[in-house]
This record gives sequence, structure tokens and C-alpha cells, in this order.
Amino acid sequence: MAKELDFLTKRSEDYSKWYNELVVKADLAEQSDVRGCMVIKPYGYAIWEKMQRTLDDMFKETGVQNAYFPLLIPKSFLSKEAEHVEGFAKECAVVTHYRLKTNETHDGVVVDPAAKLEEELIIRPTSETIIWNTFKNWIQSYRDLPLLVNQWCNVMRWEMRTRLFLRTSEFLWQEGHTAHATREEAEERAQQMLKVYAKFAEDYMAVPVVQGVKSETERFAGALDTYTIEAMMQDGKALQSGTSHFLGQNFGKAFEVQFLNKENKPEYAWATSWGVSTRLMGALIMTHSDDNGLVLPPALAPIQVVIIPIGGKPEQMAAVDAAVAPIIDELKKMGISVKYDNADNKRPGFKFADYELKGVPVRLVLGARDLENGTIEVMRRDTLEKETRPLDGIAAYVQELLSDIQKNIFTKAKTFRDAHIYECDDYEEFKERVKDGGFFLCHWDGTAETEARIKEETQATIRCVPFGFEQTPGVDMVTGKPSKARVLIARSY
RNA sequence: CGGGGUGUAGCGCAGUUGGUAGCGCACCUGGUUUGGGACCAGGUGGUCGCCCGUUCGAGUCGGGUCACCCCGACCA
Repeated sequence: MAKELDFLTKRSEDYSKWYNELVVKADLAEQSDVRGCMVIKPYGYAIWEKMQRTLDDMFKETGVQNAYFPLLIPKSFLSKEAEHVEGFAKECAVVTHYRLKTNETHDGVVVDPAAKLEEELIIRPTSETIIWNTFKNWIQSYRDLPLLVNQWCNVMRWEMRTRLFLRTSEFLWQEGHTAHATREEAEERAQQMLKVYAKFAEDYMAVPVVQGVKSETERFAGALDTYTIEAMMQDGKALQSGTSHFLGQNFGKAFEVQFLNKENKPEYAWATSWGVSTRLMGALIMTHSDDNGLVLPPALAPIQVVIIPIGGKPEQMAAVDAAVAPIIDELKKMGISVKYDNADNKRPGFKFADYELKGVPVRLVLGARDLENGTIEVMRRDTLEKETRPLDGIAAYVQELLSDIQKNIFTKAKTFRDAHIYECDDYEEFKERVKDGGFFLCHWDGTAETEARIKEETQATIRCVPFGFEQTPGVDMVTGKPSKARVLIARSY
């Protein structure tokens, strides 16, 4: 194995290092020298764009419209919602001045002390405050509701510790913000958007997720309920991959967003917010990748099919070019993105390895031998299986194969996850087993004390109270007190 | 902010008891190659993170400082 791939074998002992290196080698991203920020390279960004487009369409189907709000938020906005400040105050980047000037020796610049801002500005860690400050002007009547907006933007959170893709200090995301006339409608919207996220994760990313609601301590700052999708990475750790919050009237009250209802009575608007970020790319990488690199689901792969010619002499290459042209046409007509890599400065073996590293789902190889036989070699990235097929009807075969790969990697991930979900009623046993990863369904007495104790003693946290499986009452595995339902506990990123 | 580690060519690293910097990959030129990361020959590229000190002499020793990585606390 090539030297630059050696790190892949380190996966079991140091998982995070493995994917950090992988994404760099895979030309996806590299870290810049700015604290915990990342540069996303073109190939990586193409994946993000595809995710964006898909999600955006799904949002629009539910009536959401895109808008854009300012990057800088006046400091005073942050202090209007008490819990919200509590949650974000300690990780905000603050703008204090608006000008630089040349220094005394004229070989650099210094902050101009005369340009100090009256009120400091915060680089948005999330936009609830500035958006609700705007909503105040947009909402007067129940007829203005619901108000459903989303923005694609960057945010910044000055985290103590960053991790490529999973927790960079600046990250790209979408944040949806909605205002409603009734509590029920807002709660419904929060859950509806969670389902959109779950569908996107499973149908497009091929990442199976557990949907559920967060415990009080894990809730978003300022929310009454936080819904979550939790995915399992290949090391058994959980990754919170998307959240949707029911915010009650907290922001309506804080920003005085009142409307007149049908009875002509003033009422505070009900709120939701929901978001997914470039963390999803981390989820994609960590769910499907293998020792040869990325494995991308066809639905999100920037290049779905790569065609590599084998030739040497110009006349041979010309013959291959001619044979490939109609295949490319046909694939494109089917809406399949295809790249024909006939660059003659890289050998085929190099290209094979390179496109595997990049996770391209299907590879077609065509050489003189095939031209004689009327065949073509097909390789699928998920299983690395190769087969030789007749040239005739190859486009239709590839189309079928792509959808098969999409299904297969989802099934593979789901089988893995399901095999690592355990019901556990014994705390001693739990303590031992949770070290090795996996999702644990355990009874919990509902108290923050028990939750804190589990975290303290095992580093595992309550990921959510999961939806969609049959619950029976029991006793808390730690305290022995009565419990209504099982919760999902795991170590997480 | 605590604990550990690392800073030497674009990347990955070596550098012994202090003696004036090297290897692999990449890159450039020429040629032969092309069905799994090609080979041969030649070549470009470095204020050894930064500062101060010890010394005739520091990549190497001492002190300081900065940055990054890993493990915690914090978090999408």
C-alpha cells in the first residue's frame, strides 16, 4: 500500500486522526492557520453544494423561503433572552473597532483607538436574536403567520476545542426560523423539520439516524424542546447530525413580537429554529469510508461515474475516445454526472486509486482488449467488485448499479448500527460495555443528577428519548427509581 | 484552562558525544512506459517556529515565547 495511505490502517486506534488525514488526502479540506477554521477544497465543496441543493428543495416543499440576515449582531440583542445568552456568551467573537491605521514606523497596521465602537458587535453564533428583532417588524396580524424563513450562511463559535468538520470554529450551515400563531403549529413544525432531516440523512446520505427529543440538560439554549437525529459512526460513537427546536414564546417575548389574533387580542408569536451544518460532511465520511478512502452515496457524489481509458499510442487512445463518447452522452441524458479522465500524464493505476480515495461510486475502464471483445470493466466503489460487461446497454446497467449502491451502503450502515444497539438494565455492565461504543437503550429516572452521574462516570451522555419504538416502564439502571421509558445513551463526538 | 506530544524543503520524516543540513514523496527537464499508485538519468527547493543566552562554533545545550496535534472541561 502506498505510503500516504498508511494512516488509514490506524483507524481503530485513533479514529479522529484517520478521518482528519483522509479528508486532507482526499482533497476535501485542509486546516488553515486560523484557530480551528477549515478550508474546504473544491471537491469537498461540490459535495456540500449537492447537499445544499437537495435540502433546499426539501425545505421549499414545506413552504419555507430563503432570506439573508447580517453577520454582525449588536451585543445588546444577545442579552435579551436570558438562557440563550447563557448558552452562547462564552463562545462569541466580538468586534470592537471599525478601523485600522498605519503604525508609527509605517511598516504595519494597528487598531485605531479612535475607532472604538459605541456598542460591540458579535459575529453570529446563530441568528435567533437578529432574526426575531427583524420579525418584530414583519408580524402584526395572525394573517402574517406562519412566517417560514431559512438562511444559508456561516456562523462562528469560539469553541475551546475544534475538530475538523465536526466542530470548527467557523462553519457553514442553514438555519431555519419560523414564527407561528399557535403552540401546536410551532411544535408540529419543529417535528416536521426533524423528519425532513431524517429523510435527507437516510435517503440521500445513506446514514441511518435515530430521531428523538433531547433531555433538559442537552437542550438548545432558549428552547423548550430540542429534537435531534443521532447517527452512529463506525467506531460506535454518536454524532448529533441535525437539530430542530421548539422555542415556545421565549423569543417572541424577548423581542416583543406580538400579533393580533382573530379575536383582536395581542399574543406573542411561537417560534422554532432548526439547522444542519458542514458537520453532515463529517457524518458522511465517518459513516461510509473504508481503508481505500471515501465512499460517497451516489445521490450526493459530485462525480457519479468515472471512465478511465487504457491506451498507450495515440491511435489506440483515439479509438477508445470514440467508443466512450456515446456512453458519456447516454449517461448524461440519464442525468448521471460522468467524468472521462483521459489525461495522459497519470497512469491508470494512479487514477484507480485516486478516484477510490475520492469515493466515486462507479468506475468504468475501457482499453484495447475491450474494444476487441465489445466489453467494458465496471467497478463499484462500495464493494470494490469488478466485472466485465458487454458494452451494449452499459448506461442502463450503470444507472441500475448506482441505485443499488445507494441502497447497499445504507443497508450496510444500518446493519452495523442495529448490531450495536443494546438494551441494558445493569449499570455495572453498562459501564464496561459503553467504552467500546454503541447505542444503549436504558431506563432513566428523568433526573439531571442521574444524567450527570452517568456522564461523570462513563463519559456517555443521554443522546435522546428516541421516537418510534415501543416503550415499557421499568426502573432506572443507576438509581432503581421508576422510569417511564428507555433513553438512548452513548459516547458522542 | 489543565495533562501529554510535536515544530527541520510543498507533504511525511531523519539528523549520533555541539563542527556549518539530509532522506522519501511531490515538483521541473529528457527518455522509455501505460489493464492497480511506472522506471532510468539529471535538476529546483530550507533564516532548522520565534527570541534571548552558553560557546571559537547551536538544528543539537539552557531559559523564555508562539503555533499546532492528542486527551479532558465546553459544544452543531
